[in-house]
Amino acid sequence: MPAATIARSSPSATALAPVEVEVIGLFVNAVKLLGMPKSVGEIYGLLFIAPDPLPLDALVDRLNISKGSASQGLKVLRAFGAVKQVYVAGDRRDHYAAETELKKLAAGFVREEIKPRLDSGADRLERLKSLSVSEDSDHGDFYRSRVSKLAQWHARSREIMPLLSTMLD
Amino acid sequence: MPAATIARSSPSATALAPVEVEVIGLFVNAVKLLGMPKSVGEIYGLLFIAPDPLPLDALVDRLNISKGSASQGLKVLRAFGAVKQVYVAGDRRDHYAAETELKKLAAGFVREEIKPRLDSGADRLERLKSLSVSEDSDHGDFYRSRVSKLAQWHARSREIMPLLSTMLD
DNA sequence: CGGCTTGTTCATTTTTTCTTGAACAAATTG
DNA sequence: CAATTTGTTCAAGAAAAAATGAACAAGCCG
Repeated sequence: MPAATIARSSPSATALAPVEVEVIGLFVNAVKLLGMPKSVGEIYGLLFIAPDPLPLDALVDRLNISKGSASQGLKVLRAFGAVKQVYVAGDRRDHYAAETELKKLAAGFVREEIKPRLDSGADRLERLKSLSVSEDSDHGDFYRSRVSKLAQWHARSREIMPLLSTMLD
Repeated sequence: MPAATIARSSPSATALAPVEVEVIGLFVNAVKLLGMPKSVGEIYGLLFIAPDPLPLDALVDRLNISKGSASQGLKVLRAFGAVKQVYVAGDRRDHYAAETELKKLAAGFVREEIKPRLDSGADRLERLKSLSVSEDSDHGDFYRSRVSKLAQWHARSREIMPLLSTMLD
């Protein structure tokens, strides 16, 4: 083991500038509201404020996160379409730039997070309908009214998604 | 250690009916998407499908959750206006019923979760603007363009909130 | 008042989620 | 093709979030 055991932000990393820190903090916050891990916010934040596309190493170095986190974070961001893969001549590494069209980001979120939930909700609703039609207890009618309310909500939610996209133009 | 260590759903509790289980499951799901604890979904779910207002004990018994969880869960739901306190004659206990107007639920969520975040985002944006105007590095112009994009996003988000309420009528 | 019921709070424990780091695969280069 | 670089995966550890349960407050009833 070498004499100096403490290795704060890795040797060659440039510390984050105040503007960067602030932007990253903002995205960490936002991303938490959306139920995603901090690291995803950090990565997107740094890319957002970076004038040029960055390779994975840069994220690891500058954010002080593990290669694993960076890789997984980018995976998520790619799935959302929140990040563009940019070719950089003479460099074997993948470089990433933030997608900054709000509409695209929202669409990605809807596609990856909301849509699947609504779909599984639809399944559940079907099951509920079956259960409730054959419910002949005292509360049968009440149950059916509740289930129909759920169906209403579900339909309304589906309607709203496309409207959101429209509004974000 | 006593002979029988396993004590499933407390003695006097009526087991959940299939319809109840299904509805609760649905809300647990929904509530997780909104970043809230499972217990909140369970409580709301049970209240939603309950023909009559329920007291805290009923939640504890039927959902098999602790009194603490039930109390805290109700606290959250009250804050959101997702639950109505109902007076029941001759019963000292507070009884709760689910608020089922989608619009009110959405309004509560916006008020409690989204609005505060947007407000704190506004503060952060102010700080960012200060930082970026006095940024005279090579990237000064780029930074400023990014910050102005953030301001755009922020403004747009604020605009959308009221529209959401309108749509949920 | 004194005991009982109802509900809240909060330190602790449990569970869940995130991060790490090391092993691996794949591609590239000399 | 061996060595190196780049990136992914996943088991294990760390951190964060949620649930528990016991202590406590506040009201009520006899």
